Amino acid sequence: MDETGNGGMTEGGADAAAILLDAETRVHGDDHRAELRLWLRLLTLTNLIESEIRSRLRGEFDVTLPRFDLMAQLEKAPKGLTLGDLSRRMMVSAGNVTGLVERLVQDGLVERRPAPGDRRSALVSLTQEGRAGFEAMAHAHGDWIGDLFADLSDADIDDLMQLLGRAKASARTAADPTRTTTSTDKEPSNG
Amino acid sequence: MDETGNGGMTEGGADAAAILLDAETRVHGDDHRAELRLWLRLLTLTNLIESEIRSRLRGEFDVTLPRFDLMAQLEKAPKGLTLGDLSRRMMVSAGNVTGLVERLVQDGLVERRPAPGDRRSALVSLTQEGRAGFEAMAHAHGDWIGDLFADLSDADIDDLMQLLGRAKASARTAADPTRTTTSTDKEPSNG
DNA sequence: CGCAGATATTTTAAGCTTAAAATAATTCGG
DNA sequence: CCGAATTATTTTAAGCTTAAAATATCTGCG
Repeated sequence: MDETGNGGMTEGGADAAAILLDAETRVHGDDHRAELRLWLRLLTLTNLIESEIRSRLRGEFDVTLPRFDLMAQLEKAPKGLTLGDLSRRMMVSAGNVTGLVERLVQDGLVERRPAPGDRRSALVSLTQEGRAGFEAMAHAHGDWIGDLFADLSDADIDDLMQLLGRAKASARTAADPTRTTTSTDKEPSNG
Repeated sequence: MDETGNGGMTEGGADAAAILLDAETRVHGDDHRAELRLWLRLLTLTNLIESEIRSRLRGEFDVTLPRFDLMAQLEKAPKGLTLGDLSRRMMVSAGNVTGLVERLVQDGLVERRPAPGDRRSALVSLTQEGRAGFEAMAHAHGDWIGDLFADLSDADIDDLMQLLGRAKASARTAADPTRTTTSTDKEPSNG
């Protein structure tokens, strides 16, 4: 649980010298400097873009990012979704969805009705106004993202997709050891 | 994701038909598909890591990410920082810092005292307990980040740093047109 | 049928976050 | 020295977020 982080694993049959060297580098040098810098940069970039998007959505459409995300889910499902569906697709808690839908209903952008056949559930869908509004927002949103990445070449984008995919796989493995290697790599709603 | 995923790219060189097709796809298809997918992937990865870190900080140290970030800033400035310093370095609002410091003081991890020479300001610094606690957290945090990126090669990390740097420059330009190209690229606190 | 366990949703308590308004203190030009 | 502008911080109002507890309903098994 402490220090070297290596639970005294001696397996692998290497000779004594190699083991000592390994122990030495761990003690003095394995502070994951490169990985920390990478994480910092990743976080900075994401925060930069996300707050720009938030700010523009607020300024030009008077809407928050979570509401935009929720509407994006509904737009893809014309027949409506239950709160549970939304919770799963947006990867947020159920209670969170309850509140978001509540406020969107008040704004007239979304409607709720009892789900046929299950009195516990409600089906949520975009209203006419919500659909029209989302249309405009989605268009602008696409443009903004295009602008924000405008200085990247097509090759840069491809490379990034590749490397981020690799990073995602690495993180998923580390975050949830029970996952079976290559499941269908879902991405959440977005912003 | 979905479908072909290829936004009608006509790469390769070409005859009139290809050019027309390209124009056609632009008119009807320039919806920044590739950039949107990149953004989605970036966001997914960041959220995945961030929520993993939050969860571990909460589970193992009973501390939130913002509090950890604030303490990290203080750790780097043994003489203490004003609330304004913290707000700038963490890139969050002043009101936000007021509340975070308040709660950290209650927990005994941080202390406030009037700033000498300016009665408007307060200096914030880590308590003994706060410093010791942060030490342990920072160590674990480094290990976690190392684990999460464990499957990336050194080359992958270098490439990512490079490409993310480029993306950051692009986003900054688009987000704030007044910026003069290459200023000192600050990264915020982190988690 | 009737109930135990699973599901769908809401409620609650706590904390994070921001923008904007309100306070308080400092600085600077006259 | 004085008052206007600036700077540091707090307060307020609103919304997002989660985990955990509480409700309500459904499903399947005996």
